[in-house]
Amino acid sequence: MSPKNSYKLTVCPMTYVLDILGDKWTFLIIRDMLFKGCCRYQQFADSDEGVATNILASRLKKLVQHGLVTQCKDPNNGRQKLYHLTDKGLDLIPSILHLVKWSGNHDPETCLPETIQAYLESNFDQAVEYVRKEYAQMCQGNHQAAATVE
Amino acid sequence: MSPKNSYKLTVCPMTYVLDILGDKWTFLIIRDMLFKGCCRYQQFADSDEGVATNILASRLKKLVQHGLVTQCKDPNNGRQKLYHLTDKGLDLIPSILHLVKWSGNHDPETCLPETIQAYLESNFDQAVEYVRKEYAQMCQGNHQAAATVE
DNA sequence: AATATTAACTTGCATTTTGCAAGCTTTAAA
DNA sequence: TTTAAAGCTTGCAAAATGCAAGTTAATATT
Repeated sequence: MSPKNSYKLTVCPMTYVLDILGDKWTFLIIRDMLFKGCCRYQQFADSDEGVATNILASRLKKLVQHGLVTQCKDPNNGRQKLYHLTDKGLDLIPSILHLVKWSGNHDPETCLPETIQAYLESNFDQAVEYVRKEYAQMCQGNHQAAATVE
Repeated sequence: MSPKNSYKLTVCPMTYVLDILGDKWTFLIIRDMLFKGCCRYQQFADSDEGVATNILASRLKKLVQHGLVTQCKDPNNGRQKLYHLTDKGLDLIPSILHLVKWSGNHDPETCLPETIQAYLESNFDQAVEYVRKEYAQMCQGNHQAAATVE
């Protein structure tokens, strides 16, 4: 296709993503899942930024409704629930890593280590794959104990 | 560096970007600049999504304060102002194109043409460069008439 | 030179969303 | 059988948003 067409992106393509992610907290929830391994309500609630519990509940609900996140019972502990990213949610990794990279480049007080910055700069696609795989392993871990018990 | 470290991204790197972009309208303003060539207040105000004028004013101000956008007088028309993306703002192109791509992949009612979707899928970096160059040309155009007149 | 018009905001006010604290419900441990 | 933990829900004050109307400064018109 001619590159000319690639410039004809207009209105629609962003309204969908912004209806879902167009606020601070939704993004932070997904980041906490990916990078901090959060998968329980209380873990999100204890996050550094301090989400209000009602906002947290409504955002998790929205993410589940839109298919970015699934909710299931923790097989190890019936009074806990586990939240995990679906493939749809995982497909946001590149966007999020680019935003992290941008912050690293432009935030005068960034706390992103230079090694990671350099890694994102030179091996972006590899970083995406790495995060994806680490997350998959982590999710397995969340269910493994139960399997061992049975 | 070891990939292990790349997983240690924690809290900070996203709070900066989300403090600036953590709302629907800011993103849409930048998108309108990049893809629809908007550079005047009224053009943003007339945008399909319908920003309230006070919100628009506050968001443009914020973008200028954070250095993503510059404001200058239109050399052709002294009662108009021109808003343009800085390098810092342009560095968001990859993030935005990934979000567009995500929308194209996951919005059941997407209006993103398949050709563009495919282009983003196979030539992402090229698409980023293309958008960047088109934008630079367009900005030149905004000032050119004045140069011709003088 | 005086008046009208255009573009970019600003302001006031009603509505909506957020944030905080407290309470409720279900599950499991003691 | 009571106690506690985890995941929410509810009520209310504070902040952000959206809409309509007004203000200001730079042209264009008469």
